[in-house]
Amino acid sequence: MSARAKRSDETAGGYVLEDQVGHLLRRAHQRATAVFQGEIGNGQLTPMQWAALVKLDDEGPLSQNHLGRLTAMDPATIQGVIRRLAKRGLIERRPDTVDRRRSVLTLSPSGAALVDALRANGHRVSEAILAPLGENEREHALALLKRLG
Amino acid sequence: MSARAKRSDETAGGYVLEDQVGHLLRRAHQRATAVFQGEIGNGQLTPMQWAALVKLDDEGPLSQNHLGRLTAMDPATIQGVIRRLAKRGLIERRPDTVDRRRSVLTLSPSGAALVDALRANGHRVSEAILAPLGENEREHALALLKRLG
DNA sequence: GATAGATTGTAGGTACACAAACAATCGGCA
DNA sequence: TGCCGATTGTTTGTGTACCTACAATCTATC
Repeated sequence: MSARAKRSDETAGGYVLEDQVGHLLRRAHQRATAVFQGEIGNGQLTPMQWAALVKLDDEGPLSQNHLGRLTAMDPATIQGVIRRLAKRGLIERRPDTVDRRRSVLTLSPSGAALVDALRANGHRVSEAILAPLGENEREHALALLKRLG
Repeated sequence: MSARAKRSDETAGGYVLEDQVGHLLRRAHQRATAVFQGEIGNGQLTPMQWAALVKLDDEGPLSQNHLGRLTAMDPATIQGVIRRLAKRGLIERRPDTVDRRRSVLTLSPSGAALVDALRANGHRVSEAILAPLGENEREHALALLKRLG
């Protein structure tokens, strides 16, 4: 079937970009990060940086790769995130006394203070992202997304 | 409230990273692109490159920014996608005779052939991404995602 | 027609995201 | 004890993704 033929019957069972899950997920994710930028501390943090800081606050000291697994970032990605956070003094790295491959990550005092100050904003971000949905639909949407992830 | 206090009551209305829409959208999107890599032509194309090629096939010749809007990429992003596709000979660029700011994009013969050959794979990718959901849930999930995007 | 405002494409900079390859180190098992 | 496989963290390379700024060009209005 030629490209030109396809243009005429694309509505009849064809492959329409706007109806593909991948495309919809990408657009929803785009909007989610845009909302985040606007709501969390005036763009001081990216979503990934926020995720790393929150997890470190919740779980306590962790190795870099371990933190990466908890936040769904691969080793190469978490490395850059941590490097930038450490350069800004929000995270501290200490060599692990037991396992000399690892360095242990902890929040610095200013990092911990920042997480405390912005937790509430985190809730507001999630609400703003879900704003297009009604109360009942939100739980359902979260449940479906968990199964897609 | 201190970081340490939060760790104890995080289950009671706290901010849990794994339950935030943004995080779930990111993870679902990650999985979607991973499925795409595996199913579409052995990693010859990225999801964005595929989106650009399909749209160009469906809509016919378009300017770069226009194609970007149809595929939800900003001008700086679509620029790089087009540059790489043109370098591989899948897309051709001709100056617009009417508006000298624009260049008109078209699929090359090999680009059109590639789209034709991979359309069916596109359907398979979407099905694989939606595989964790039952038949009834898929339509619902797509509808919810459209409203979140 | 001149000119202010919008649009098109490009460029530089920062930040994910992942594959592949690597050195250092650890752990289990012969 | 000695070694093999796994893990930790880094680097390089490619590809999004968006911001800002910019020159060229179009359009609307005066």
